[in-house]
Amino acid sequence: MEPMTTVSVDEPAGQDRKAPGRPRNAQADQAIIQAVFDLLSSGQSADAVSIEAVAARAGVGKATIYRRWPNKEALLVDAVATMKGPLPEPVGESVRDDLIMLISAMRNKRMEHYGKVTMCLLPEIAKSPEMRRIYQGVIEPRRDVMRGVLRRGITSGELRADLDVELTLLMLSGPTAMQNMMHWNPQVPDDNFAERLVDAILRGAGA
Amino acid sequence: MEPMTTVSVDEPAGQDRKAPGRPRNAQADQAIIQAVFDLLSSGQSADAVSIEAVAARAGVGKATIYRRWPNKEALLVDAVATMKGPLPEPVGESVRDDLIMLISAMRNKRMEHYGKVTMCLLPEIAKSPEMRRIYQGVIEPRRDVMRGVLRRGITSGELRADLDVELTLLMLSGPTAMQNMMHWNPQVPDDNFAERLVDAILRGAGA
DNA sequence: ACAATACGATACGAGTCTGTTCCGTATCGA
DNA sequence: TCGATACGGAACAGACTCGTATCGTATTGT
Repeated sequence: MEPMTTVSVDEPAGQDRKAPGRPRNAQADQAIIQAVFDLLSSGQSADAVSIEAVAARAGVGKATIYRRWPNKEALLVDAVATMKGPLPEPVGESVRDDLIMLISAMRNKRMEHYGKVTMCLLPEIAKSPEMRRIYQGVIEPRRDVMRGVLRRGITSGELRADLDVELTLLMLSGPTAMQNMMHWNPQVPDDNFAERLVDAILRGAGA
Repeated sequence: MEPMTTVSVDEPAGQDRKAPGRPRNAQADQAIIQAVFDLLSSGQSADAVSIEAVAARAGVGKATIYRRWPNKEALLVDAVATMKGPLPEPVGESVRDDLIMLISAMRNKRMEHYGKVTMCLLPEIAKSPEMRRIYQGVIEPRRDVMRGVLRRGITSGELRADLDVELTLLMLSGPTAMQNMMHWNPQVPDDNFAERLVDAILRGAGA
């Protein structure tokens, strides 16, 4: 907030910071974040994930965590932010293939793990505006990619001209998210899920 | 762990139980359950809902709660069980109308309140098998009703003969649940949601 | 009147969690 | 070698929660 009156040692672009003393163990950062994911995906609610448990799971001391994050919320926020992987890029040949690829990208091994994590984080997301902002930052770019595919399909004539793009986005991501997070309908098999969902949406249920 | 000498909660057919002493305040039971819902829907995770907070919110003493439920989990289980309202019954004239009615039934004022509650309960449902069993008991009968409507539509010819019923159930309830719980896609308006979703599924997105 | 029970309020013990502080040790630059 | 910092481990105070117990009071049947 207020500027430092003492000699501020704001790090310049140069990475070769003075850094006297022992440098931090970069491995510890990864281990701590990974421990958060492990605990969350093993059925603990976000509230139930204690710093002590994270430290024990990561094999570090509590002080090592508090040296990096000021409190538990900051740690959780950072963990959510790292869920953001590389953006998938549609090929652009066929709308059907692009949609199948995008849905599949939500269901690879990494995301399968994140599904349970996300479910346990939902109360946090509902409660903390900061957390909601971070989470939106993960979701919205991906939704934008899919939105572009649908718009392109409309102009190319592959999709109905009067298609409701936003509703279709919901029809694609909603069932996918519910299955990822909680196997909402256990009767729907995982095999070829993306292909079957996209085809069902494209063709419709009417006779 | 002495046996309860007091009146068991579920009264047998004979209502005029002996009941010496002051009778229980039936209003308190409702107030306690309602307090649980209020706290859950105001962004508290299930773990964060403390008995003391429930007592304060309901305007009762802690002892009044522990006189009715043995522990916190039993209270939450009972709260989830009371989310089960009357089963909606399809009219049976048109599949489209029945589906719209069923989706709308998930989105009335009571369910809108329950959406946030359910989201905050998801970690509990994921963790506790008992809670999951109760929750399934609420969901499954409703899914069965919708399943019946779809099957009838196939035999009547209103729906494609090769329709994947389970996938279609997921396509109906998945987007609805995501919108109810967290307004997953804020761009999709609430007005006529059920009608627009059902029509989109029936007609399909293809040109 | 009297026993029996429920009520709201409060206090309590046992346990857990957060966030801080110290320890002895390990690892860096100078 | 020396100062500075990080490390894992442990202890700690303060706060919170659960579940029980105990107040004084209110409300019932007998």
